[in-house]
Amino acid sequence: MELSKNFQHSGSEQKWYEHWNQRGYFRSVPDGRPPYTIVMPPPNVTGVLHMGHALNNSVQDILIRRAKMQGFNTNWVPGTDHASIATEAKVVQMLKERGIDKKDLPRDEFLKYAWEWKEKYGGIILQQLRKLGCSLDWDRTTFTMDEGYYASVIRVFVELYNKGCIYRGVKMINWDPRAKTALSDEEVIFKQTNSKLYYVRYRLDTKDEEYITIATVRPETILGDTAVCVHPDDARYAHLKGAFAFIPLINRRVPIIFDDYIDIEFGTGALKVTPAHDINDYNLGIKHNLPVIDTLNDDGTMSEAAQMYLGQDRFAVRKKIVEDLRVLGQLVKEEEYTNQVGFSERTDAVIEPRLSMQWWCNMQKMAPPALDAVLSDKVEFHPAKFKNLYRHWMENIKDWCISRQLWWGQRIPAWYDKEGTLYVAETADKAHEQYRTNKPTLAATHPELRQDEDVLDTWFSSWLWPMEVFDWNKDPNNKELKYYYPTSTLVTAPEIIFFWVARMIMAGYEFMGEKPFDKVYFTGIVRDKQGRKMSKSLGNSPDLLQLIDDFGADAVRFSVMISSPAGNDLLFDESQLEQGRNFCNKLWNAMKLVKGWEARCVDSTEESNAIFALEWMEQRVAKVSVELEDLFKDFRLSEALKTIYSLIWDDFCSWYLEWVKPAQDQPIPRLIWERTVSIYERLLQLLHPYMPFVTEEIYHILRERKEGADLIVLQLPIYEKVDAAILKDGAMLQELITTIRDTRNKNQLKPKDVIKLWIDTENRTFYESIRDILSRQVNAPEIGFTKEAIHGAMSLVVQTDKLYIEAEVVVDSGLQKEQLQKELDYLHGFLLSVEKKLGNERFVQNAKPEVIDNEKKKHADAVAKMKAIEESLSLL
RNA sequence: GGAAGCAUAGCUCAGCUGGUUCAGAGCAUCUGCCUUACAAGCAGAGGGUCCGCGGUUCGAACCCGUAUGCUUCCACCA
Repeated sequence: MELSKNFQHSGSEQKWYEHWNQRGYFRSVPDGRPPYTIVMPPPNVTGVLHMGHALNNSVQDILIRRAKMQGFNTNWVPGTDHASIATEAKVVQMLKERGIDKKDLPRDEFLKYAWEWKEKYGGIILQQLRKLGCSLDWDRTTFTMDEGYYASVIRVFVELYNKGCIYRGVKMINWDPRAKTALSDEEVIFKQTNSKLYYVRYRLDTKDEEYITIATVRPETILGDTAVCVHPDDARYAHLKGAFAFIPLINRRVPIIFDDYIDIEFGTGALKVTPAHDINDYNLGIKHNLPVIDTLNDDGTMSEAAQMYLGQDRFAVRKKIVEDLRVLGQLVKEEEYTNQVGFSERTDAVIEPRLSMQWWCNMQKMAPPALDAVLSDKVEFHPAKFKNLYRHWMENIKDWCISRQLWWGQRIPAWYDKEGTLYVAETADKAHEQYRTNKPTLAATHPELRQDEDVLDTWFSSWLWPMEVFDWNKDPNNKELKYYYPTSTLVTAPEIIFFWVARMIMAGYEFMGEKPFDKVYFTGIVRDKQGRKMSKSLGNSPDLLQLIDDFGADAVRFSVMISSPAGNDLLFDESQLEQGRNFCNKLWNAMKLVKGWEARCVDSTEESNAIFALEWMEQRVAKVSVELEDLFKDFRLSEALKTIYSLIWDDFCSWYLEWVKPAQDQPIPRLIWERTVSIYERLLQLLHPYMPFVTEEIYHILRERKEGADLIVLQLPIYEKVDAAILKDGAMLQELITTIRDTRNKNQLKPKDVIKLWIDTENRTFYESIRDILSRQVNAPEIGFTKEAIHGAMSLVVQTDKLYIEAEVVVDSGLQKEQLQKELDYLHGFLLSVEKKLGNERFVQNAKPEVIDNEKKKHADAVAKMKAIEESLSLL
């Protein structure tokens, strides 16, 4: 078989993905094995794959693939979220491009278009996840508006309503004038904004012409003012008790009220009160019994109640009103001012606080068990620092505004009769039934009920995700739900800890009586090289599919994983992609080397140093395998990858393969070859969760495999003990090689220049076991043992052994001397510090015995080594 | 305004229970190599006041306090 120069990812990826899928490795059905379950955070149905998804899903795939190798029945459930606002916005946009205005469409027709849109574009992101190699159980793909899912959301609504948690009420809400809907507090993003603070004087209703000046950043709301408020202790305004002021332009007469809510220091100490458009003003309004004048339409233009600027946008009006006030001489001044302004998370429109009738969900009863679960680690948070955040939110939980003035979503199952009486039921029929029982006479003459127009917040469906993907609604005791729930690990971004994570935990306890997952792993935020968050508007988010094409999915996965320490942000840099691609090539070339030896295998029982190399490498694998256990337990996936990377590149390729490599055209004992391949398979297995394609490809080239013998399902062995002695010997060998090579370099010996090596050691057996390796690695065909110093040779000391290098070059004894002296000086200082420590009575009394033993050993080692160096030095 | 986190090599970061297995990795830099798997590579090397100050301790990158700088979350005084 002709093997290409480098690993070719493009053909390999599709081939293996299809193979795995066809073999059913992604499919899970309950059986006798323990389950390992992850429900994928469903991306928006409008979404396309970006770096955040790549990180998030790589992590999940790694956990799933590793669990599969550990004997778990793994189940990773894919799906998409209907994303009510985002999707509706896209559909509205699409209709607009076709010349259709949503206003002109009846609801059902709009929904027809929306479903069309969903069918056409909704699966894109799931297709893209296949390219990344995600081992998802596609048969389980769920959409939050699937029929069954829809029904479960409705059922939950009705249940909570009947428990008294859900109610309808008029409150101040966050209004998105672009999407024309209410939003929950979580959907509002406050950004620091450069605004202007306008000082406007209002004429007082007094005999003499007197004014009171207020300060505002939203002068357009003046038209909705129903009072001016000052602090009761403010001497400047004490004389205004019982006074009135006139709203500029419209001359509405409003009272001056007094309340200690006012900050005397701010502005002029006088506040205009607009109960319809500010939460604090609203509260003042309630306290002081002020009228509420809503001056805005739902699209952010001025309403009739404003009396002026009808139908004009609030920001246009802001400019105009400032001009008009200036003309009237009522604008005192304006100054630059930075404040926090709320924006809609989805549409980026500036939010208007607005008084509105909405549906609310009271969370008071659901919060305590969910809070306790996290604080007591029944649900583990990784990293744990997010527990604080969660706790703070849970302890101050507010009622959740769950209604949205949209069409795309689960429609609120509430019906009204002619008199406005409310019937909440899972179906229209059931609502009618209630109606007829409740009001038989009215029902006889006016049988129709009108359904509430609103739909539910998207998150009111997502919070059921871990239960409903296993058909909770159909049968809460079904086999699948019992087997897979609670799920094992949730992998998600900290940004949605409140939106989603907290609510899933609450829903889990409320409806299942059980947590939805054992562990939550929060990934970091993906940033660019400059540390900026990746975003569409900045255009700094690379095209992931292009990257996969260019570098390969394995390289992309490598690059996002190598730089994302647990819970920290990920700085994405193209150089990491190159590193990942190079790693694939390294693996590929190592395979070519090993594969090339196959034809040179001979059955030989001859003992060689290769045995040492083998045993050392096998123990390195064992040691790292044990380390990986701990790293995975703590979700230190980045560190685990680095560990595997180094095991393969450094230990296996740079050391081991060079140690066992047969001389040119020489045979290799079959035993060595077989065990080398086995080691390589083990390495591929450790790496496979991170880089599934290249590892599976190489696994199949290394050896002929039986049907179904695929790396993806190869079970990990359990290593119980590690032979520390051979690891120590291996490290010694490495140190010998490096030190000798360094000496060669410093003495301008070319790689081809042959040396003769003399060794003065107490441990000759060790050297016998590595002699051939050492000989080849430092190009010393002759190695001899000595108890005498070799004159005219380069002299060096490794551990406590003295080495002499004879070569055909003029030895620079000055350099030798200098180097040995430097080492001696260092050891001298070191020895002093150790002696000082050991001579310190309090140290000897307080330190742990093993620490003291260690110090004593260091002392002895240093003394021995110094002796060796001094001897060598004395010869120069 | 409240809270949390971070500060270690030129860059990005590891460093778990305080103890020369503690000052490390990758990238970048320098030197030498077209060595028969790999120049997308190999063999070496240099590089740090562990942010400043104080404290605890026999001993501090690590624990405590404090100053500075940065980041994030929550709140929203117009």
